[in-house]
Amino acid sequence: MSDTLGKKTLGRVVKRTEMPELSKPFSPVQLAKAITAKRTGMKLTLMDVSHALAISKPTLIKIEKGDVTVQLHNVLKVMEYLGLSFSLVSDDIAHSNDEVSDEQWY
Amino acid sequence: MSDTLGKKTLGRVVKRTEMPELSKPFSPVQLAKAITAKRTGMKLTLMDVSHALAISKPTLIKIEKGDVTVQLHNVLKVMEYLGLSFSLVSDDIAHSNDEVSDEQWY
DNA sequence: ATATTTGGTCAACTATAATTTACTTATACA
DNA sequence: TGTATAAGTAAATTATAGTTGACCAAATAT
Repeated sequence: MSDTLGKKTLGRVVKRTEMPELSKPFSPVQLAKAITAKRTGMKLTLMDVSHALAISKPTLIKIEKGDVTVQLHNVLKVMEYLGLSFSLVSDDIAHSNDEVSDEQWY
Repeated sequence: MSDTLGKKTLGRVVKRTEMPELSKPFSPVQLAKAITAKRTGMKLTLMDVSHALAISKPTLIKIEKGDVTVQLHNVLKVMEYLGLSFSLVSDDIAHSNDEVSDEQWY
C-alpha cells in the first residue's frame, strides 16, 4: 500500500495516502487518488467534506474510488475545495478513429 | 465572435470555433469551448459524435455549453474521442477555507 | 431562392445518480 | 481490552440527468 500512518496535529488522525504522480497521463483513478491524498493531507475526514459541500458520504466515496458515474459538478466542487484543479491537454496528433486508450475506465 | 468560416475538405463544412487558451486557469466554460473547437476542427457534427459515442444530442449540447450537471463519464468519453485530456494541478499553497473562486460556475 | 444540414430548445418519459439511514469493518487511542 | 472515530457498504426512496421525438432557426449547400 502507499498509505502511511497519520500524524496527529489537532487531536485528530486520518490515514495518509500519497499523492500520485501528476505528470502521468490522466485517469479517473489518478484523480481519485489525488483527491484522497489532498483530503487526508489536509487532515479532513469524509464527513468534513460532506458537511462543507453538502455532498453525501457515499457519493464522496464513489469519487475517491475513481467511479466516473458521478456528476462533474460534484467532482469539481470537491476539487476546488481541496485546492485541486484541471488543466486541459490537447493531443494535436492525428486522431485515428478506432484507436482506444489502454486504460479501460469506461 | 471567435468563430471563423469553415473550410471545405470532404464535401462538408462546419462552423469553426477557436481553441481557447489552454494555459489559463481551468473553468467548465473553457473546457466546453475546447471541446467545441476540437470537434469542429475535426469537421465532426454533433450527430457524428452522438452516434459514435451513443450520447444524445441534448447531452452533448449541455457539455459544449459548459453545463456541469452532466456525468463525468460522458465528458471523459467525448474528450477521449476528440483527443483532449486533463492533467491534474495541485495548488500547494495554503487553503483558506472561506476563499471562493471568482468563476461562479456552481 | 429553395432545399438540406446543423445547432439548439422543449416536453414527456426512462434511467440512474444521490440521499438517507443503518449497519459493518477497520484504525487509533485510553 | 473496550471505546471512539473513520471508512466503507447496502437497501429504499428521492431527485435529476439522459433519452426520444418533435420542432425551430441559422447556416450551408444546390
